[in-house]
Amino acid sequence: MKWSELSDNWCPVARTLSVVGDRWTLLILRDCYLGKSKFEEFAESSGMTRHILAERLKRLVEEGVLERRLYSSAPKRYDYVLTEKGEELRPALKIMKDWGRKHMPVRREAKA
Amino acid sequence: MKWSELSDNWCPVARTLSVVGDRWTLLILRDCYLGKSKFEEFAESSGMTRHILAERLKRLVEEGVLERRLYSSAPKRYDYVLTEKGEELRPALKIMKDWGRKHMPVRREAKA
DNA sequence: CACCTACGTTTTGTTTTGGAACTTATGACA
DNA sequence: TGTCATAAGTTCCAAAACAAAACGTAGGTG
Repeated sequence: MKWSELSDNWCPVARTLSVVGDRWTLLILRDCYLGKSKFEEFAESSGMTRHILAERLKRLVEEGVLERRLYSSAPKRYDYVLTEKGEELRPALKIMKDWGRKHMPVRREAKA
Repeated sequence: MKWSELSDNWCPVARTLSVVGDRWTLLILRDCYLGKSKFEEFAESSGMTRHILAERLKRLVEEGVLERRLYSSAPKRYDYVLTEKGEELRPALKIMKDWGRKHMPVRREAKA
């Protein structure tokens, strides 16, 4: 089964995962909850490649989780802000944060 | 950045995602919360390939989220059950379930 | 003019995944 | 005894996704 087919699965968890079910997408959401909104901020913070970041942002906008917003008209610059739909996933990330703190101690030197 | 490097990230969300941050892993957990425990059950329910399933189960056991349990000694058969650590992610899946129900309606014909 | 900022896109090579067949060990049936 | 069924994996190869780094674009700055 392919990722794209998950969006019509009978299971609501699977359908959710068809949008946010990969590590990079969830890291973008984490950054949003931390107040970040710009392409360069996401790129630097998460360590993902610009290629993947652009694709994930596009997908999140298509799915209505983020909104692409013009924040400067000359030069034209866009950033990404959470929609209400996107906000409603915040509690899931909160649980992952608490779980990580409790169960996933840092083993080696932390980087960025 | 690679997936493996995520396990030592400063951010607890990232560390959590280094274990459960892909769609198949989370679908395995979903199945566990639904009471499934056997390889064939996971394979059929989630639609993932046996190849990927085997790898993800191994990883979840290594990380202490699942426990590999001998449930038949002749022939030797193993299944997978949630540890307390694994149980503690259940609320995150619950949120994803509710989110999927609310925001991700089934568009085409559902398949198994 | 030359350089900087910021949001991407393109390119190239490596890694991961998907799909299907195969393996191993045992029990059940005839 | 031989053949089939069961269940948990493993192996193989082609296709898709990914990482890394350079390039593009449009306008601001010195």
